[in-house]
Amino acid sequence: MATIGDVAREAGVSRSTVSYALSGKRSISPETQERIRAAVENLGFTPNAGARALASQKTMVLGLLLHFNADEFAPAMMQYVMSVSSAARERGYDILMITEDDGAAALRRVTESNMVDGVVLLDIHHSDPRIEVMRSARQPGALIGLPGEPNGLDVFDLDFGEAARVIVDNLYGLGHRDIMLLCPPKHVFDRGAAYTWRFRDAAQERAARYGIHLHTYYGESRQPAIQTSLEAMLSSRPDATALIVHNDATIAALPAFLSNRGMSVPSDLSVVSLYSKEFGRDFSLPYTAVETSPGELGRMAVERLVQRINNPDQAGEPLVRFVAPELVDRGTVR
Amino acid sequence: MATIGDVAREAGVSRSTVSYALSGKRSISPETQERIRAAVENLGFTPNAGARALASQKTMVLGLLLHFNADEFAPAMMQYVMSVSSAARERGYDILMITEDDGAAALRRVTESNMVDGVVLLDIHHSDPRIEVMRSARQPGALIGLPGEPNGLDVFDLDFGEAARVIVDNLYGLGHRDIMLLCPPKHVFDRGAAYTWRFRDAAQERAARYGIHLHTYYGESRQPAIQTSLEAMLSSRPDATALIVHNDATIAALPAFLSNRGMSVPSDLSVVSLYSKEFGRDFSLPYTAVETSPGELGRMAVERLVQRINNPDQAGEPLVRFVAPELVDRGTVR
DNA sequence: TACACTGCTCGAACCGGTTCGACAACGTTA
DNA sequence: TAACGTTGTCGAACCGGTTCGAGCAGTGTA
Repeated sequence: MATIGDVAREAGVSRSTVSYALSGKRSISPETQERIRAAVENLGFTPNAGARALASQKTMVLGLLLHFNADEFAPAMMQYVMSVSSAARERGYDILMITEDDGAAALRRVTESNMVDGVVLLDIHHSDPRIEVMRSARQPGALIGLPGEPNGLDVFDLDFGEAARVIVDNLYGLGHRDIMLLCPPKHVFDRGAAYTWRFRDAAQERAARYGIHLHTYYGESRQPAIQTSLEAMLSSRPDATALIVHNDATIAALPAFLSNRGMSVPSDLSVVSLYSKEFGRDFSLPYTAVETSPGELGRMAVERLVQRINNPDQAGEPLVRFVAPELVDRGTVR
Repeated sequence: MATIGDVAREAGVSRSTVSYALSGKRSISPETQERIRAAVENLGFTPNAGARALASQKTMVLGLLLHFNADEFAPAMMQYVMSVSSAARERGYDILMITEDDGAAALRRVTESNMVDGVVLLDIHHSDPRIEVMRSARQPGALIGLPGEPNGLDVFDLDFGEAARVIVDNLYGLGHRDIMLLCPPKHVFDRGAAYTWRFRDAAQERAARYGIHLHTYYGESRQPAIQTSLEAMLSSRPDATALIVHNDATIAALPAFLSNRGMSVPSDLSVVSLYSKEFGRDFSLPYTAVETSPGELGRMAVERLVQRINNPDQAGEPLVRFVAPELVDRGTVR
């Protein structure tokens, strides 16, 4: 494998000259530049990433931390992975994907060993042990998901409270007064996934203000329990005219379920949910839904991270930025 | 940040002694070991990954190359990502996930810069430009998917030919003589995804041998075209008694489609497909199907890779290993 | 008593880059 | 003509580990 020393010899210059020619950090005469370029080409020189990281303290790698918990719905998670990955590459960064169960320990490992220049954290919990690790790390971190206490980190998330209000307002305006709300499984709440609380609480608060009957249920994350829980819910509320689904695994299974049950949307029941257009496409979902914007969130997080990496000082105050929920009307509410 | 020099000073020994104590490559007295252990703990020492990679020529990182082409069905791809990722971690490796469009260039970049110790390649095409790059790389590579010419690399794949035979045999045995086969989109064939050929050709060959009418169709990868193409197919073959679906996006959409059309499985139509149990769970798929075993394939690829990394010489001949197709009966064929 | 051997430790070299300070050569300006 | 600034290049130090060869002390053997 060719090293920078080989290039230097071939071009008849010193190693530092080669380095400067390649980085452009000092001016090099056109003739020398050309000789170096030729030597690089000749020898097929590619700088050694480890050596470069060691010397420059930059790895050009971003960490991406996520769980594939049994109760995370992997296809939904995937949207974020894809968007973070491509946003990073556009800015010259590679992605180190970390999926260990013990996220805090893994985060400590990759930050302390200097494997990454920054980290994107997915699937944030209310009191997420990874936050404290990230805060005391050398590298900047960006959270996709709002925790209880951001603790100096940049946060990007959908405004779940506003999403709930948009949905409830919409249903109320159309005359619905008896509504079912299907949330994520109870243990996802208990685990501290704060977006679940924010959505539910805002929906309940809004419904209460309007005097709407809002019946809250907690769904499941796996078949066949999904099916069973849907059965139970629908049977218990024959008078409800609308269903709000905030549950990826359930919404994915809903079309087949309703169809088997002989129910039509929206004639028998109005349905509204939250999911990204990519998710909706993969699962052929026809429902009116709030767009969850994983693409935008991933891009924003990476952008901010790169900004902080390049300007550690003047990147400014930590940011909490919400994406405004946009209700995409697909005609399943009336 | 504490370096190995700081630890050495704190423990009153030389840097090399610390290194040997941590690696265990030479014997160190118990007392010294203890002093070093205490110093490491005290200072919170974690070895710098770049420095270690530079000195030891090992990064403890595996590359994972994949596309998120518009016509790849992301949730199916996800199964492989998850299994490779967890298999790697069990063996002490992190995953560098590379999703660039130009896979060959990206592969060259990460191997030549020595960012990884080995690479897993997903979504292999018949003449995949990445193979030549991988073959001439310093690092070992493992393919998940059989190309036209493995060229010295280890290959792991489902035996798609045998899968087709198992399915056709099964249908034939149950008396089916008029069968529809729904393949991936035509452009996936054209692009050179060899597993599509292997499955289709084996099915056709087998059907011909039995004198079965096998009607081959090419599906779509996106809604609403999926729906339209299904309509067209079913209308064109009212006499067919069975449907074989080798198309992730379509099988995901099939339950809702059939249900909307008022068709019951298996009373109106026998349905058999290929997908992993995780995929089936995510999409609530009820169909009898050949298990595609992404978990096993990922684990096998990583295992082999790690073996080659640790024993560059005596790892033996390149391997082509097929997972035997197992038909999981879910009662949708009769 | 001389010798070999074993167990433990050290210093130095090395991995392959980046970066700083110095300096020669040259053209400008006083 | 002396002083000065610019431009292009070099050598050396450094980043933080690993590894090789050598040495020293203590023990066992001839």
